[in-house]
Amino acid sequence: MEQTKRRRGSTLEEAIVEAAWDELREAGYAKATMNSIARRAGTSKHVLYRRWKSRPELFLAALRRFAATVEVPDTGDVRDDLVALMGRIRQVFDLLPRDLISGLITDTRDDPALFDEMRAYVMGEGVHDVTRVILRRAADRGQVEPGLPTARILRLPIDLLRNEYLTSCGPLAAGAVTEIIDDIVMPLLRPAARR
Amino acid sequence: MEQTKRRRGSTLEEAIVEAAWDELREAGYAKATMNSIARRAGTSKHVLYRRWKSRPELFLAALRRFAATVEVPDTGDVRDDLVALMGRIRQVFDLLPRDLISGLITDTRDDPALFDEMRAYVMGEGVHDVTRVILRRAADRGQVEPGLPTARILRLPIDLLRNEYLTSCGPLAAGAVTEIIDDIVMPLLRPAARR
DNA sequence: ACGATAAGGAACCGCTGGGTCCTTATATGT
DNA sequence: ACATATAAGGACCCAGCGGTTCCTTATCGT
Repeated sequence: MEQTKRRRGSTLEEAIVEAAWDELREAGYAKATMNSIARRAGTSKHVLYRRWKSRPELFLAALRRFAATVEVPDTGDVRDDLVALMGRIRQVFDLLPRDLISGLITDTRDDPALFDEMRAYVMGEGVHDVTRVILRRAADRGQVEPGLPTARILRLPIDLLRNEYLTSCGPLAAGAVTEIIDDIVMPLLRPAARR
Repeated sequence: MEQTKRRRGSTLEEAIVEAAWDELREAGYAKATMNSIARRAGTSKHVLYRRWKSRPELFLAALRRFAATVEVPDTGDVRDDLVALMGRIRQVFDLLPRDLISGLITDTRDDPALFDEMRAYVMGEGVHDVTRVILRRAADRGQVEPGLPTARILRLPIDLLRNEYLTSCGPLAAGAVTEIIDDIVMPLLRPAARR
């Protein structure tokens, strides 16, 4: 009854973002509503809309908060580095509700600024940097040709993995990561390799 | 006033599907509502729901009706065949509202049967057959190694093009198709080509 | 000519994202 | 210590959504 404790500011904000994330994980993107999030956070929609302009904006905040910081693998071999990186991203994707990515794409389409923000988290812009480091190291080792490959090839691993999540229904096939790396990415990294 | 003409059966059904398609093109996936489609078709939601269980189901019917039949290009060269095929698919994609694909993915997720049907149209299952013919011909010509590449490589062109539509905002970059073919697909088709 | 079928149309349901308004608890400046 | 600005809580409202129900009436097969 006497709920005399009233949270404010960043304390409240963090509680809301956490509630949004939990609701997202438990109910999925489609069913995580502003009402359900407010209820879970023990507050009201009013407070939510004071901080975020719209539903997808709140979800982006929740996603940003839990976006994994991917460290750079360093096994000594390009292929193994890439497999490790992709395996890590796979873990992150496995924590996301299956309709999160497509839902965010749909709901941020009409706001270019929001769409860009979405891309930064969902399209793995941070991951590109990691990939670059891996490839530079490989070039230093002489495993691949010196110089970075095209932007498209850099994006390729994560693009293909995300594609897998968007277009498949159940959990990811076991060999998906190694298939993508071994059958597609690796052959492109040694364009006319002498061996 | 005297709307004494009352359509029935397939006549009405085709009118509805066409209205759904028009509404989809003009308003986009998110804003094409059952109400607006019924209104445009000059009928009521009642009639829509008698034929299709849900909104995405109606959209799939509309998409099926207008799914382009892709003929097999035959230029005499693998690369040109693939560029022609992809260019054609690009044209089809350009006719679709930008949020159609992601919207359908989101809304069919919880019904595996529907999700599969969606994949057949959206993921270009018919296109895989065309790609297979192109590659078989190329093998016969000796342009690529005999035998079909892995399923993943077969899917690769259309997967990458669709990915482009899902993850970009404005119209597609001019060189997207040729980049995908020349930088990624083609190098994979001549695994250790003797030249 | 008639009876089954189904179209038209309206009302209804629970819910959504989004917004308003008022009361009351809290943090802060003095 | 107290006054005041700020913002949380919460109730309520809104138009519109997907989906459903019900009733009237036009059409088709026989």
